[in-house]
Amino acid sequence: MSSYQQVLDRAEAQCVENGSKLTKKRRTVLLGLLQSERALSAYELADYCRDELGEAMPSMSVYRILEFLENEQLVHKLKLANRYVACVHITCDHQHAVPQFLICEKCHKVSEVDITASTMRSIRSKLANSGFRLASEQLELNCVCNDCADMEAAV
Amino acid sequence: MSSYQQVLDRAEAQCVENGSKLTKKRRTVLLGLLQSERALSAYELADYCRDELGEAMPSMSVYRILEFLENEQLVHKLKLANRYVACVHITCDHQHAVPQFLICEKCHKVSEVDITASTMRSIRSKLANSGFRLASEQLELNCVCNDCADMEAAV
DNA sequence: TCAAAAATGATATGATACATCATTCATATG
DNA sequence: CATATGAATGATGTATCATATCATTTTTGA
Repeated sequence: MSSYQQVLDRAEAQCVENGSKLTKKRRTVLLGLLQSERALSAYELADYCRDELGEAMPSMSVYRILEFLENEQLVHKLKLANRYVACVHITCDHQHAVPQFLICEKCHKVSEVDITASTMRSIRSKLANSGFRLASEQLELNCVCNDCADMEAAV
Repeated sequence: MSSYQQVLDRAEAQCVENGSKLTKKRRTVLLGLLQSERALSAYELADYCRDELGEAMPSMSVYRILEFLENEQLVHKLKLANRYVACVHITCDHQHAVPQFLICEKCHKVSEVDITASTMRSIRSKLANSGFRLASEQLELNCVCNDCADMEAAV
């Protein structure tokens, strides 16, 4: 497991390749999302950057930066939770596979796994004559993590 | 295809069975959702009821009524779109299967299909040792309908 | 050096959602 | 029938996610 700084350096290199720039603010936002290890809303992320990383910035900037990072495929937007997560594949060399997100609806913990070919096949076959096509390959599953499920049970 | 009135009567009977009541307001909200044939936000639905059905009501009531209808399984909430749809199975006798929603992210048209056993199997196998469990069986897929896709292409 | 473009800041507002308290309506029981 | 009780609805306020728009700063290239 490489340090966050290494991850950021790698992300920066990737941006340069694409002809874009990972500015200081953008680095901060990405670092916040990496460190938090959760799906955060833009406002939560702004708070995190201010409180934990000592760099305040308006929420509007956070939204803009998240959009940038999404285009660079460094961040994923989870529509199911209205939150954002750092892509776990930033450090990988290989082209990343279709992501499938397991999202805890209680605490917003997220696990990003690769979708299996068999799952995609099943889904595609259902879509074939439906009049719909997938807007994105990204699959989001409404889950509860074991911790939250246990907490629930304890009450 | 039965008329909406028949669907509402059937829904009412179902409520009575469950010891609850489908009041006039609740009927109106459900009718609005049925007639619109789209996924509507609570506010859009309030507007629809006022403009098309001549029965105004505060958005707060719409939210409460939607929650009621959801509990009665007459309505589904789509977290992916922050919208609500009438359940297509209201008129069926058989217990309804696990629903899979195809949601157009442009126009919010929705198709409710049954999930295949093979799809559920694939998904469950991925979840097995993930530390997550499904919060609901309901699967939501981020789609674009052919109409919107064609419109896009035309531009 | 300075104009153009890119990035960020500041402000306002829209949209979804819900908490809370007030009021009205339905219903059962004396 | 009267009325007390609980269910349903109305009214108001606010939290949260998101974006539009214009101003300012920073970077970059001619």
